[in-house]
Amino acid sequence: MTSEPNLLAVIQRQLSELNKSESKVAHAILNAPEEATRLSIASLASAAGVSEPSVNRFCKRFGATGFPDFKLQLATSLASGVRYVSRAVEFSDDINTFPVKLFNNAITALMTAKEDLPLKAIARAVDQIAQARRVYFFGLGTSAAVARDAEHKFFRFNVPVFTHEDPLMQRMLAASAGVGDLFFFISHTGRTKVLIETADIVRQTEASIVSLTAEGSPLAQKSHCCINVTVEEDTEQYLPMTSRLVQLVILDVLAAGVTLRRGEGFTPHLARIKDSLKDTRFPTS
Amino acid sequence: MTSEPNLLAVIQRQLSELNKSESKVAHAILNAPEEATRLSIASLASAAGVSEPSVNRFCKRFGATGFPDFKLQLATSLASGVRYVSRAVEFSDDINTFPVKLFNNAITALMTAKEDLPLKAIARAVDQIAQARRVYFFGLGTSAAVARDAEHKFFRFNVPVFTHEDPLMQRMLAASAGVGDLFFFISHTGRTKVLIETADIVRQTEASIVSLTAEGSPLAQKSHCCINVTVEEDTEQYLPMTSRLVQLVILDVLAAGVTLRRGEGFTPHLARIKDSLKDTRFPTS
DNA sequence: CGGCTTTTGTAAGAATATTACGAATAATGC
DNA sequence: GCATTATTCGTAATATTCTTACAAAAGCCG
Repeated sequence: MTSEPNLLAVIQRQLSELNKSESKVAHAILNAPEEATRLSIASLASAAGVSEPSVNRFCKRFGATGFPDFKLQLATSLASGVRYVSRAVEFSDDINTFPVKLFNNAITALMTAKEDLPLKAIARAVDQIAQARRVYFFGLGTSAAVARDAEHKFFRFNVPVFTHEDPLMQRMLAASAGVGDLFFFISHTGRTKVLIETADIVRQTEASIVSLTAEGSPLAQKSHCCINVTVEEDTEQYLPMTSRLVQLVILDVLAAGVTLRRGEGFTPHLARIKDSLKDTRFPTS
Repeated sequence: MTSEPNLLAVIQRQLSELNKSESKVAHAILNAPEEATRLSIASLASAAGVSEPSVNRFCKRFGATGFPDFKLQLATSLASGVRYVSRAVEFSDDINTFPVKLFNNAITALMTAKEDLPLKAIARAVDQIAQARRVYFFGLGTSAAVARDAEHKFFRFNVPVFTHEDPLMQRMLAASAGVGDLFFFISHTGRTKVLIETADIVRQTEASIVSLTAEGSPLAQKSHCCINVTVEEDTEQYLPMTSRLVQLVILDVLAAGVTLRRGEGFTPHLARIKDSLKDTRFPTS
């Protein structure tokens, strides 16, 4: 499965290097991609104003074995949700375009992350969490919200979980750590100074560090176990959006892992927690 | 574009109602879906141990106009990333299966939401946020983390933003609201009593209510503008996972909307905020 | 067991895609 | 500016793939 990012983008990019009839075909396809997947070679040829073999040659030029194969690839790359060649939101966008773009970005980020999950690290992290006496989730900025989310998930496992957004609190807790304590750091960049300083403090104790951050970053280097999330995101220009989504799903994965670890006997406990919320809600009509 | 969720799932579901040769074809396809998209009708027929017309009839039974059309649909639904028929994590799952399942669930949730975005409500919400004098993001439980995330996003727009997880604080702030205040409620169910009571309090003031919640829920009914997120999720049995992802992306959409609204002249302001963080990080090597 | 319906395969036919080849066009050299 | 060559393109034949019509087989009920 050669994961050519997006056939349409490839065509778009090579547009200038195509000869006359090939470029006619290219335009016909770019104008109505989804329709092209349904057309026969004859229909597409006439729509583009060229002959059938020209269409066939076009397909082969782009790596397909023939027209049917090309249609298949086209359909696949359309379905991947990454329809739009340009991913970034621009000021010319309107309500009909930018929401879809953002959703597509989020979807591709998750799909990319899915392809390359650090399963070993995840398994190890599940181990550590399942055995920990206490777990601290620390993040700053956007990652603080992720940490908060993690807290809401993990407290259900009978493990005392703590979150603090205040760096000073984080430091003090780090300093008073001991055996069985687990510090779970969340950071997109892995370069936030105060967070790394806190990690340094933890390293002087018997506690262990798991982090969800960028590969090879200073924070990653200080961790006993690091779950790498490599989401390429233009953080310089835009706000981090997709990376935190990936982080959240990874935390879901960890939570599920701990649940599985606890075994089926644990479900009643989870059910009890659920039930405790029942009276806080209006019943469904 | 009839968004049939997933062809494989449909086949799986109808498996028991198929006759002998149809079920042979079904199994052949379910065993090797991606290969089936590349096979000719003759190859698939022999792989399944049936005749070509049987395969053809099978295709028509599932809504395709013929075999090529079927292959197209199959390719499309495979590309959507939702390869696995069973969505729920089971106790028999191991590290190789459940992370992928969870990612797939997240991806489909976003894709489904994308298909049916309430653009009008989003546009209205952007209007309201852009004009508001103050914005309060209120949520409880998991949604509190989402609210926190929203706070981190929206403060950049020079609009005073507030989040509080404490229901009592939420009530008091609601009571002291006035013209130009905007209360943004986030709730998966839309049925949380304390949150709805707070909404009631807001309604007695001049402030307005925007909510991100389930369609038709009590909370939705009390809102001036409601962004419906219909994520079908078994909240009774599992923790809400996918719904909050959709909520987060919707908030990204709103943030992007406000940015576009502010116009290009606003980018320097955003850049300044970015820059302010520079010294908190270790430089990239 | 015999008539009925349903299911399935055979074989012919239609549609579709591919290849080979030659004509047209453009490019290069003199 | 003309001849030569290379590239591009379309026609037509061929091969492949799909669909349909029909009949045989299998299952069902009296």
